[in-house]
Amino acid sequence: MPELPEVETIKVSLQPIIGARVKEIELRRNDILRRQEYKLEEIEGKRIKAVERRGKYLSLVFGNHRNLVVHLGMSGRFYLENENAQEDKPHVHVLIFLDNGQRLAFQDARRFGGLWLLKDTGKFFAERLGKEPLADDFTASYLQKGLQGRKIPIKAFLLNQQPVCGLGNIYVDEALFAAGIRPERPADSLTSKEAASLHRAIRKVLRNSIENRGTTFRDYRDGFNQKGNFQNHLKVYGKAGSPCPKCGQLLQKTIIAGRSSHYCKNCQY
DNA sequence: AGCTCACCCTGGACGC
DNA sequence: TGCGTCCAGGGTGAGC
Repeated sequence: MPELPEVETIKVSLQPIIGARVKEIELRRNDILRRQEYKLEEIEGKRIKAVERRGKYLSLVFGNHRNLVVHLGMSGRFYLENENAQEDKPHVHVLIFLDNGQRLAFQDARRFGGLWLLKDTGKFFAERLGKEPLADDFTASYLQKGLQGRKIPIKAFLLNQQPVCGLGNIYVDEALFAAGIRPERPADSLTSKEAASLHRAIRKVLRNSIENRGTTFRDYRDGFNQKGNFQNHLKVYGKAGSPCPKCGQLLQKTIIAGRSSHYCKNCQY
């Protein structure tokens, strides 16, 4: 489940391909292209000018209004390998051959992910994504204002990418645990102190995960097809029935907003 | 407008 | 061993 830290890790590991030129693109499944504002062949011969991240989206920027936007869904991988690497992996839907002897592979077993060929990413992101949680303009005050009047569980609020983007099931559970807030609490029931605590917890959890190259629960791999390490630092996600790392009581699991939610009934109120 | 929920998909875990 | 069933979830859109 690639969330912000995983996509950020991929972005960083792909910086070395900036300046490389696309030789050829092999598209094996048409339905992996979610939107085509230009033809795929138009980026053949073009240089990669930047590799960027916005929320859980990754963008290859070619300039002249040509962007290749990637979302990894929950089982997607996007990684570099030698252009002559043995081709024995299942579910590789797109191969992008570069002029540096490498190729980029988009592999996605469950196909919740996809590619967008966009002339302008600004509008695309603006209508889907809210503030970047690690940016300066994501403040405690901004979060607190967003919570006002919202009756949905705080978990559902944080999973929505519109107020703040990049969080998914793992980091929402971890941040709520760090802040001592139960996931089912109505968003507008948080005090300003709790909102500030949650704001700090979100940024801390994301930064810690990025330092550990993200969480590999099952499918996630970075831009070099390597696992992350943050799964070894998770406090509650996937640990129902295990003792709480703070108090020792057994961690709970319940369904909120249609997602499995892990928490400590003793440490979270 | 705000909110809930079904749906898409496949591999792995689990039960018998 | 093998088969069937269930579960995981990001984003979208239908429906209340």
